[in-house]
Amino acid sequence: MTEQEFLKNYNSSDYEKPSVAVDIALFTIRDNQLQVLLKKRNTHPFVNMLALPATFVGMDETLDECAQRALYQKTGLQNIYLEQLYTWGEIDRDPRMRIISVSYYALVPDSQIQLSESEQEAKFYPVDEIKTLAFDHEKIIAYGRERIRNKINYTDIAFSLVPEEFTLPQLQKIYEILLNQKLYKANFRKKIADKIQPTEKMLSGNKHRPSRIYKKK
Amino acid sequence: MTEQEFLKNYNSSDYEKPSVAVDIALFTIRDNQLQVLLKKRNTHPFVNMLALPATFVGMDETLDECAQRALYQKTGLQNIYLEQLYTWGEIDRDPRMRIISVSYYALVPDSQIQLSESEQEAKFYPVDEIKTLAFDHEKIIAYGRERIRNKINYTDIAFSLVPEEFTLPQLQKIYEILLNQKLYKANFRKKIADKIQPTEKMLSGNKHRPSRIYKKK
DNA sequence: ATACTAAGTAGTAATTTAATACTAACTTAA
DNA sequence: TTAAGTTAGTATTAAATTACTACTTAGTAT
Repeated sequence: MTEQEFLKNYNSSDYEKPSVAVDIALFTIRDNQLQVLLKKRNTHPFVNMLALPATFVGMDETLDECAQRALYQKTGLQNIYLEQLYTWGEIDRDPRMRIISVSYYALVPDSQIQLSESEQEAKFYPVDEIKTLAFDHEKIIAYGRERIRNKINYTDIAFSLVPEEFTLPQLQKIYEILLNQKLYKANFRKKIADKIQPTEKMLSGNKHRPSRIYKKK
Repeated sequence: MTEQEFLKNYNSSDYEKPSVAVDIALFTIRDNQLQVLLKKRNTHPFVNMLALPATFVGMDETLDECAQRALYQKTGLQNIYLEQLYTWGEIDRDPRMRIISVSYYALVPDSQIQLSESEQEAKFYPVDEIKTLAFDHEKIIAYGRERIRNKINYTDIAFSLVPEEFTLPQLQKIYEILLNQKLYKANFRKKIADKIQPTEKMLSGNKHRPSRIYKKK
């Protein structure tokens, strides 16, 4: 049998298949807290409960494309940090049917968020104050938070949570919130020194010495 | 509409679905090299090329269960370190049809490997010597290797690659191979001191001073 | 016995992290 | 207009970790 013949005879609908969905945990830091985007469900199952934005995977899109599409449709956001997290395959995680969920997490600076009218239902909630969510979405958020906490030490993902121009106290605060610990100012600055470049601008207006504004190198 | 009614009316076969498979990268360290289990394919597509062990996900098993089953069926191994790696969703990664692959990686001590007759076709190949593989399996292996390299620094996964009883030179060699760098003996020992416990046994037979045998604490 | 080899330990220099304290530059209120 | 309050930013030092060298130890081989 040649490869041609083989492929022609292959019938992919011979076996029952699970559905595949993408769930997205969009994180930001607002009011000095890690927050995540949630929306109240208006259909069964878990009607009226908060859930992560989600969508089914189309046959004509990759998983990354699907995640980007979902994020864009639900928030209007494009070109923000987006990374696959974990794939959840418990049999009864959705009471309708077998759904395998590929979860993603995304990071966006608070300043960049502009939810339009139609997206008003979706809101950010402080991760620490979240109680029960639909499906296994609490686990997804916890897993995402853990991933961020690990990756912040050996990648630049923290910069995805500040605007293009930022001060060092702002950046340090991001690290402190994600790591959940206080850092030493001088040491922090030494550590990130090679990743940033100063601008001529200063941020004043507070009742204390203004801080210099930096950009990512 | 109540939840009961909703679920009854819900028809999950309304939409076309991708297939979902699990691919497994089983790593070991043999001959001072990181090696991975591969098997020559005997069907289309990619016939006669080397590929990772894989299986389709059954409707009655979770992803983790599926991975465990695949591993057991292909190698007879049970109760070894197994962790989900990444889910691959390129549209044309399989020419037969849309297949989403949830990849796992597993770690086993070389000493524990006993491939039976029927599994003879599957063999370990040094990761550094692998050329072209079927599907996107090279990417999976590279991703797995990277995950291990990161996780070895903040978890105990290295112990999954040595037998229950091991010497410190053996353990250090595992770290050096995975990190691809030489480590300092004294420092290494300080670092892992709280994770190990000495036994009374020594490993001799080499033409030099014998080394003490340790266990994981 | 002596040489050879890797195991294991000691010690020290260099670097990083922990901690404290200071000076600088703004706002506010006396 | 001056002093107090506040945070920005720098300096300094102690403690801990990592980098590196060198030694002692306990086997095997000749």
